[in-house]
Amino acid sequence: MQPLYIQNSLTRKKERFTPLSPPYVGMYVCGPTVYSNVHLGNVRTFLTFDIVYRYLTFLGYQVRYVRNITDVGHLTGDSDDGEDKIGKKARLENLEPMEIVQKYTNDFHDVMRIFNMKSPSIEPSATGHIVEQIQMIQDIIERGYGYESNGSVYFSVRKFSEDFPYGELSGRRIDDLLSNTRSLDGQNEKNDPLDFALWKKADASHLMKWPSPWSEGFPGWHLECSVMSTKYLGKTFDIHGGGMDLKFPHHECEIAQNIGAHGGERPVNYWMHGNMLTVNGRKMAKSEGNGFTPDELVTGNHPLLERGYSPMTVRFFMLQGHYASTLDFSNEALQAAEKGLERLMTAIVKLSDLPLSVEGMDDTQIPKLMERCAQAMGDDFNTPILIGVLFDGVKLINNIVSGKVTISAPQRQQLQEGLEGYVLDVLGLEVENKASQNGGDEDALMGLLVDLRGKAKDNKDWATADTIRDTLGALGITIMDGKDGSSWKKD
RNA sequence: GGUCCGAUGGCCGAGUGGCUAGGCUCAGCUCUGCAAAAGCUGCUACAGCGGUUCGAAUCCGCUUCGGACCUCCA
Repeated sequence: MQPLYIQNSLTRKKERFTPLSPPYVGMYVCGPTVYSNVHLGNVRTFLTFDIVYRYLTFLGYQVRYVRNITDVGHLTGDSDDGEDKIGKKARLENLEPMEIVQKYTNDFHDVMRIFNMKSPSIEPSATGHIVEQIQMIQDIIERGYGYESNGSVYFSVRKFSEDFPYGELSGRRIDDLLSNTRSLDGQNEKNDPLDFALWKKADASHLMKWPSPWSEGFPGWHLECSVMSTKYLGKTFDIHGGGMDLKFPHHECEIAQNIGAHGGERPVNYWMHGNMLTVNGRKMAKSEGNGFTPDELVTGNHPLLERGYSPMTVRFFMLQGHYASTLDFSNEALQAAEKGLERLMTAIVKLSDLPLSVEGMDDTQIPKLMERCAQAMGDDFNTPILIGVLFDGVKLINNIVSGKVTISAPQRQQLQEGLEGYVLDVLGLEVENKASQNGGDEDALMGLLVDLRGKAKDNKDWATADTIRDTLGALGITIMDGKDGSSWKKD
């Protein structure tokens, strides 16, 4: 199997990927909190792990991909005395919390679909795992790392850090955290400012609450991921992904909870973090007010957008940057990506009817190209490099079309399977608006027009030929004249 | 204030101690009835200052600017 190297956030090193029990791979990715529409920044993170999932599958691994839906427990302001985001939204919109959850879950799925993201193997929700969460809290308490306080349960970071390292993932040292925290006396139920909630007692106005041994309440935000990853992937699994902004405190707390409940085993072998999408150099975030939804993106209906862009353009744009780097959004960059994608996909479409010759090219050429593709992806999913190599493939295809290079039948099959594998399967790019929706009729009509224009051209009747071309152009159909007649495409 | 990361040509964005990234843009050329497409060629790079080295955009230090997370304040 192709070697794969992954930049591990935990060790801060690029490591050879070795699954716990090949060919199976377990991967957990933190999903959305469904209290509002996802924005483009969220899409980037899910795209990153869509690529990871696709490539692992491409390599032949059998991947169980778990991506949760957070439908309770994520508090506003991320502080422990905040309000539940979904409960708050439900009150504002005068809906049942579960209506909110359903509405934005549907929206999320729609978005994933238009961006051609693969569905996860399991998509569990936090509210579907309340029983397991209560159980895990009990395990943590039994091991001495959790305590009850006024109906709520907290995780004792200080106690935990006496037995296990805390802060490894985020590079935070507990002494620094402590010395930087001014202790607030009284007020707080927590023994220590660093402690985080495992279970919160709900007050009377709280909409989402469940019975528990401690109080009627709801689970803390960090708990669900620990519980669901353990349930579906085991106490130790291969890959855990999420956005960079979840590294601390969310993922750090997750590790502590897992170890706190199950003992000293590290729960995750490879941690991966996707970087942020920025706008004018700043993180795209709801709180910044600089986010826009995929719908606004497609329609262009947003102050930041000069016009609309197709989902595949955006997908390609994002893949031209490495997932671990910040990526800056701009109209210019989107427009450049649009053209680049067009050139790439046009070449891919041409693959199946490349003119063959007996001779063909040097037999090592195509395998070399494919090898470079594999190298790129094997090096921490380097999609920008892969795309660079794919454009060499585009050049090759165009050279074959123009007759500068020849290709034999077996070579064509090799090239087609290879390139389509990377473009369609690994990168998940699909041809947009290409296939005529009304099938044969349109092809036949266009064939007629192209023929008529060809006749006019033969007669040097340029006026007629140009009228046909210009009229079709106005309808969004481009006529392209080649050496052996004309072809057409829809914009 | 703490921790960490980044600064690449008109735009976006890779990358390695010495060997073309790539896409888009722009200019010229080839092809073409013209155009488009395609091909070829060219174009302004590695924030600044030091240091290590035969050689650094790539390693080290400092400076400036920017970002993320946390904290604090409000």
